Amino acid sequence: MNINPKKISNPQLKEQEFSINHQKLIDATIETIAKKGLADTTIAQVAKKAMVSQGYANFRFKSKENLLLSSLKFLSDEYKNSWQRIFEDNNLDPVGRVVKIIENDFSSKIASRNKIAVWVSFYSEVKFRPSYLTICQKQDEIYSSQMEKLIKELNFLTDQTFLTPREISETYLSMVDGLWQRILFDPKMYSHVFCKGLIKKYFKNIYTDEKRFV
Amino acid sequence: MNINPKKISNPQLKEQEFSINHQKLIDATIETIAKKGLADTTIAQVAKKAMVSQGYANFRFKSKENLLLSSLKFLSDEYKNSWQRIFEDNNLDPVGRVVKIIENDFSSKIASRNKIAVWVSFYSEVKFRPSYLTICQKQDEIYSSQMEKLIKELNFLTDQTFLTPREISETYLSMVDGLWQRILFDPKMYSHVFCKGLIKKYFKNIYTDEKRFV
DNA sequence: ACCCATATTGAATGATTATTCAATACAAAA
DNA sequence: TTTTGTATTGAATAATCATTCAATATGGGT
Repeated sequence: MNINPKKISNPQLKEQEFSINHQKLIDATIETIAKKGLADTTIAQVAKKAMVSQGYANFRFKSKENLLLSSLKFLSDEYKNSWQRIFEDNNLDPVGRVVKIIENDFSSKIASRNKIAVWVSFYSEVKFRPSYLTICQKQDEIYSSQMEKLIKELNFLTDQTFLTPREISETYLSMVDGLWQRILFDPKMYSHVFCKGLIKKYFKNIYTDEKRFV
Repeated sequence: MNINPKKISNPQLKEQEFSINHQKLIDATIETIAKKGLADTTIAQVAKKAMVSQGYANFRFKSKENLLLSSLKFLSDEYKNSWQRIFEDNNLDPVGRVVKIIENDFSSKIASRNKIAVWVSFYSEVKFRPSYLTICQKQDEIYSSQMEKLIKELNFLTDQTFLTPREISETYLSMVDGLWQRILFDPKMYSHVFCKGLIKKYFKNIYTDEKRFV
C-alpha cells in the first residue's frame, strides 16, 4: 500500500530550474507569502500546498531563504520578460510603447493581488537584506533609464518641454509603485481599470493632442 | 548589590499611554522593525533596546502582536496630528495648504527612513491582518477626501478643468506612497528634496501660473 | 520601622519551525 | 529479475521565541 506515492521523475528535466516540482514550490511560495506574509510562511505550509514533503522542499532549495529568493527571482524575471517584449517590438512607436507599458503594469498576469503582495513583502525588507536588493535594483535602474529614453523620444515628437523626461518617468514609476500598494489596501477602489485610467490621464494632460492616452 | 536597578515608578503617569517605558518600548519597536523587519523582530531585542526586561515588555503590552499594533498606532497618530495641524490652520490658502502637505509628507520627522520602513512592513501585511487595516484605512479615506476637497478649491481658483480633483488627489497620494517605497531602495537618489521637487513640478505643470510650486 | 501596592525582573515553559538524514520508493539498466 | 542511482519521504533534532509567573525591589502611607 502506498498512501503517498513518490513522484515520477522526469529524466528530460534534470535542470533544477525547469523541473515541475521546482515551479510548483515557487508557485506555492508566492501563494503562501501572499496569504500569510513573509514572517508566517513556513516550509511546511509551502510543501503542503505544493504537495511534496517538507524534507523535499528543503532538499530542493537548500534553505528557506533560498526558496524565498528563488520566488522573488521568478517574479523579477517574469516582469523583465514582459518589459523586454515591449521594448523589442519594432512595430511600436513611442506612444504605443508607453501605452503597452502601462497596460502591462496593470495586467492581470503581472499585477495580480497575490504577486503584488509578494513584491511589497520583499520591498519591505530590502533595506536590510542585500540579497533582495541585488535581485531588484539593477533591473530597476534599467527600467528607469529605458523609460526616460522613451519619454525623451516622446517629448521630441511633441512640443512638450516643461517637464523633463526624467521627471515624467520618475513620476510614472513611483505612481505605479504607489498604486500597487494601494491595490493591496482596497482592490475594489483601485481596480486595474481605475489605475490605468489615472495614469493615462496623467499622460493625456501632458501630451494633450495624443488620442491614444484615453 | 543591585546590578539591574528597578525603574523608579512615576505615580503621576498612571495611564499606560503616557508612561516613559511605554514610549521607550514603542520607539525601540520602530527601530527594530526598521532594522530587522517584522519577521525577525523579537520581544527580547526590543526589550534590550528599550533597556527593560523581556518579561516587562510582554507584561506591559500583553502580547507581541499588541506591541506591534501600538507602534503602528503611534505612527498613524503622529501622521494624523501633523495633517490636522495643516488643515486647521486658517492662515493658509489652498495653494499654501498643498505646499505644506507636500513638505510634511517628506519632512524628516514623518518620512525618516526608519519610519517608512515600518509603514511599508505593515502595508505588506495589511491584506491578511484586519487589525492593521483597521488602524490605517479609515484615516486614509479621510486624507483622500480632504485632499480631493482641497484640490476642488484649487481648481475653482484657477482655470484648470481637464483633471478632476479626484484624479489629482489620487495621483498625489499614490506618488507619495511610491516615493516612500523608493526611498527604502535608494535614499541617496530619492532624497527628500528630490521627492518634494518632483511633486511640486507635477502641480506646477497643472497650475502653471502659481509661483509657489517651485 | 514596617506594611502594602505596584513595578519589574529573569528564568522556566512550551510551542513553533528550519534543517538533517536514514529509510524507502522508483525507473532504467543490466 | 536484480542492481543501481536518484527522487522523495517523514520523523528526529536543535534552535528560537513568545509567554508565564514566582520572586524581588521600590516608595509612600501609617
